[in-house]
Amino acid sequence: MTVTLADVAARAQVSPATVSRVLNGNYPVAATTRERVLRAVDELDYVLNGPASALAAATSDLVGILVNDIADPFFGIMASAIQSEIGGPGGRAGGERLAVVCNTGGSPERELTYLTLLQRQRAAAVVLTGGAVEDAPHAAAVAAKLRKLADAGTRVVLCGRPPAPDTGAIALTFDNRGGGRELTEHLIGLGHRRLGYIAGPEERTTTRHRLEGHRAALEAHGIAEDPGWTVYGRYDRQSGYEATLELLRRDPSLTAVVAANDSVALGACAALRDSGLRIPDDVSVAGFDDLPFSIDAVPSLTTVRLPLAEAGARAGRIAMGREDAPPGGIATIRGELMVRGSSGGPRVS
Amino acid sequence: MTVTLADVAARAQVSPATVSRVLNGNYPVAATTRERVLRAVDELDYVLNGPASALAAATSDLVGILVNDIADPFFGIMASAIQSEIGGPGGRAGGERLAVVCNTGGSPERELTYLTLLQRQRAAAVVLTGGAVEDAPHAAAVAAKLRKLADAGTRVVLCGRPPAPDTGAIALTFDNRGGGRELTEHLIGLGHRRLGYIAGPEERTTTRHRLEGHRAALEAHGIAEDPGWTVYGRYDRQSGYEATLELLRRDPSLTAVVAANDSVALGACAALRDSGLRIPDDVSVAGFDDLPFSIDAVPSLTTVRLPLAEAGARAGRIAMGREDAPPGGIATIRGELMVRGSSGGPRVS
DNA sequence: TATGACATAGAAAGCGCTTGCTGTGACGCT
DNA sequence: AGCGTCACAGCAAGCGCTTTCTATGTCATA
Repeated sequence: MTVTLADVAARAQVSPATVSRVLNGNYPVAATTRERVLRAVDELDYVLNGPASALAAATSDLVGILVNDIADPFFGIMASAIQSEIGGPGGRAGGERLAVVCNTGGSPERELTYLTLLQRQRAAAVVLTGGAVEDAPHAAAVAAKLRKLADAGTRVVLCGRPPAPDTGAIALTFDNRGGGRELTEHLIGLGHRRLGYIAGPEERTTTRHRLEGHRAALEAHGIAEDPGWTVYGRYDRQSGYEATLELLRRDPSLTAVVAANDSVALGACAALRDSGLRIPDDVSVAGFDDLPFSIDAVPSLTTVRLPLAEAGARAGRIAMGREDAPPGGIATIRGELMVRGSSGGPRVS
Repeated sequence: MTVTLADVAARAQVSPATVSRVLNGNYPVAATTRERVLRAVDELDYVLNGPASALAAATSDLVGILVNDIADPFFGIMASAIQSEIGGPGGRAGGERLAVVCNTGGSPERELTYLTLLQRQRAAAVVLTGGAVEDAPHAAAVAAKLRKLADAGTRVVLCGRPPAPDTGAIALTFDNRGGGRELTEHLIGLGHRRLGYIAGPEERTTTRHRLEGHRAALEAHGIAEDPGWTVYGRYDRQSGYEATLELLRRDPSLTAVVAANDSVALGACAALRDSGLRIPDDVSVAGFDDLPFSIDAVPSLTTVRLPLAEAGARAGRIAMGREDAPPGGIATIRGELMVRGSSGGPRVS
């Protein structure tokens, strides 16, 4: 039914071994023979059997990319950048690799299952993006899995995720703490003293780090934080909307709202507007990530730009072994404060 | 080095065949034996060799998803929905499948290469999302590839893409023409007579259909279109920004701008604002897709909502054989006009 | 002319799994 | 008691490719 290597070999009047070598180009084959083989491949419309090849060669051309939420541009942008580097069609030489983007939905179980699936496929590399879940048993399970993957020869890269010690994984970490701190210091500098914070899911490292940065800034400026000023939620718009209403209910005197990310900030803006408050005249708003739409908010969003595409591209190159790992296997990537229209001085109460 | 089926078999004191059957659950195995095998699997931390399994069984558990731009939520949302349905971790029963999301960047060559790669992996199913490129030779090449995939037993589903006749592919098509028409009729109904149109890339079916709908509406209302009222671009914000400036230069008397999608519309809004024009008082703006951020634009965007998640989910189910194909293998999915703040009556000139 | 050295091609042994076919006891039936 | 049935389990033959090792012809060198 389907065309096999042997068929091509027969047609080209050579042995299967020769066909394989022509296809892989890793062994000298006379030019005329190569021609003949390639013609046969073409005429028969032969397509290599991936599984068979992977089995025999004990390697595959699959690269896994784990993301928390593929529908979120934060991950989409990184995934896109990673994929553009791992080759595949359009990429540079070095064999075509297939990117497997896996959507974990932020669930640790799924993350593990996907890692197993990738291990099963003998993936050439795996890139894990975004914050990790802090639950200890799961973290340990993931770490064990990563170690196993690394042992099996799969290159493991973390992109936008804290390092996983003793796993052999290369980490490209975002400086969420520093960014969070800088952002809040900017607001404090404008004169704000009563700042609400809309955090992401509580057990996520990203959430914690950004919040820590925020609190560090408060502390550094002698601002005592009211526990009611922090609300946890999800990393989406709706969560930001609801959390903002809650924040307003708890303390209507807040003059600024710092959001866990831009989507949340957008929700916050909507909630503020719906509550009859002006931005930034009545309340300033700040986001995080600087996703493409953030500049189009009205007023445009003050936020911390994370070089997602650059980080993804670098992670991709490292995963492909085309770039050296950073010293110590860990690199911290800083964000850049983008001051825009959504932040201003506090209203005079 | 790595644990194989045989190792597990030895440990459980059964034959490899039995282990395989326990793992696949497709053959009666005595409960006690199964127990023993599972324990051995656990103790040895055995992970099935995917390629070997795929080779022997002549099927794989990979499902391909082709998207034009993974960083664009339009595709991210569909991909997410598809993936949630094709099983994988967290999905329902029926074996765990790995979703391979492939970023074509809208390039036909890449699309073809990815299809070949998926064919090579003997993918269980392939879902192609988004508009197709209209270049005849490429369309034919893609069609041929799809036919071959279908012949090889791979289920092929098109999601948000026009049907591909004679390929055996199931098509879930968006009614871009109808949506485009409805949108423009809404604007005409508000009194607009001079409407600019910012189209996507010229050779894309989505672009053509939406534009056709727009023109059909104009024609139905006896509005003669000025050729200068249409500008082609890309499906992104920047393109919308630039195109709007161009439109304004060509005809400052336009009272409405219809964009190819929401991102473009956002860029249009920014350009209008930067030109000192108010929305919708001076110029109305309309988008397409109703992505999550569209409601947060100020004013919120009038657009056509496409049920991306629903369509993706359905495509996923069909790909998995868990839902019947629509009659004739083709289903048209309609959009819903969302009238919001960015559209209003034209200014009185 | 003899002799390595080299370039190229083939034979064949797997890679680790699935599955059709072949036992083999245990049962229930006549 | 005799025999067909059935539920399990194992044997062994591949699945289609890669790769080691070996064979062969060709050159340049001694």
